[in-house]
Amino acid sequence: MRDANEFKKTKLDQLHALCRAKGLPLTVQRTVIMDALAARTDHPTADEIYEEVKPLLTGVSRTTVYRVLEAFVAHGLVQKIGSSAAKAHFDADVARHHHLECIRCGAISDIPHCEAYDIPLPSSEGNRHQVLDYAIHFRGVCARCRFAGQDPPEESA
Amino acid sequence: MRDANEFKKTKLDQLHALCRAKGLPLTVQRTVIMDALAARTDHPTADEIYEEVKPLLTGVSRTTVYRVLEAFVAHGLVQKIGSSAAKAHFDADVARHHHLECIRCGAISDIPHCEAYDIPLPSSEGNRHQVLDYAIHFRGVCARCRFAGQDPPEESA
DNA sequence: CGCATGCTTGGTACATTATTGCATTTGGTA
DNA sequence: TACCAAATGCAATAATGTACCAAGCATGCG
Repeated sequence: MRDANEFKKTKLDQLHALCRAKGLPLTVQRTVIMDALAARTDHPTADEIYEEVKPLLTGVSRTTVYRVLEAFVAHGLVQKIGSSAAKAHFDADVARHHHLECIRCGAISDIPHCEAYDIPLPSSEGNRHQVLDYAIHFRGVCARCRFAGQDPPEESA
Repeated sequence: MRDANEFKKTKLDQLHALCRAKGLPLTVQRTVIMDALAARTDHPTADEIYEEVKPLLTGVSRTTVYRVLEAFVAHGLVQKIGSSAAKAHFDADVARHHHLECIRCGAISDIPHCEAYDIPLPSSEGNRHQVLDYAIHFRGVCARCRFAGQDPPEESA
């Protein structure tokens, strides 16, 4: 289990370094939004982050949250995760790791790493697409939902 | 490579069987939408399907396309795929298989099956989440984009 | 074959999520 | 402190998805 405070500090440092390197202003908004995102182990949507930082950044606009998160993604500080619900989720952890999407509540949680998930990347040889990275998208029932109700029906292929 | 016509026929038969079994009306809309989706190897959004069936189903409403696709998903005839863009993509192939999302154009394409991608499903033992299935989400450059422009920069971990 | 029934459809309105344009403010630097 | 570039806030707009209800159609029965 990674240390939450250390991780957050690392991300804030990265943000700081990035702004320095590219001559971008290190605004309060960017700091607080990164802080909020890095503190979470779930993978919030832009609006969820907005709700979270609203009390901390009085008068912050939803647009800014969307824009800042997109900027983080563009600079590789944060990754955007797709889910079957039509919303973008954000993840401050850009290292290769895998996710579980709950079929009940739609929440996305991290799956602890396991060597069995290390698969070879398809090579770019030949004349096809080029693969750069991958993430495994598990589908199932999250711990919270599993113990909140009865077990789900067996998968019927 | 699966035979396109045969696959389409199978899906239409499945639709037919499902409606029979559940006493649901087999409407032209459902037939044409399934036909359109099963004919495609890419993974269109609801609106893309809507554009495609509009000429075939004069007067069809966007609502119906969304509703029918959701119904297919609910009955397990079709799966919904998430992408980092905030839109739902639909796939008539519900067997376990993997996808490539193009970082240039956002298109989602199938990745041919490979045994190396067969990973063990995390067991439900212990007191955690329960995993039912998985799909590998590859990230890279699709064949079309790769040969339309210069190669992408190397991944900087 | 024609009718009754229930589910589906079309259409509008609405909700949610995300993006754009522009005036103002702020962070960074000298 | 003052300047400048970039970010922010705000409002409007786009894109995507959902709810509601009257009208239509598929299915099954007489």
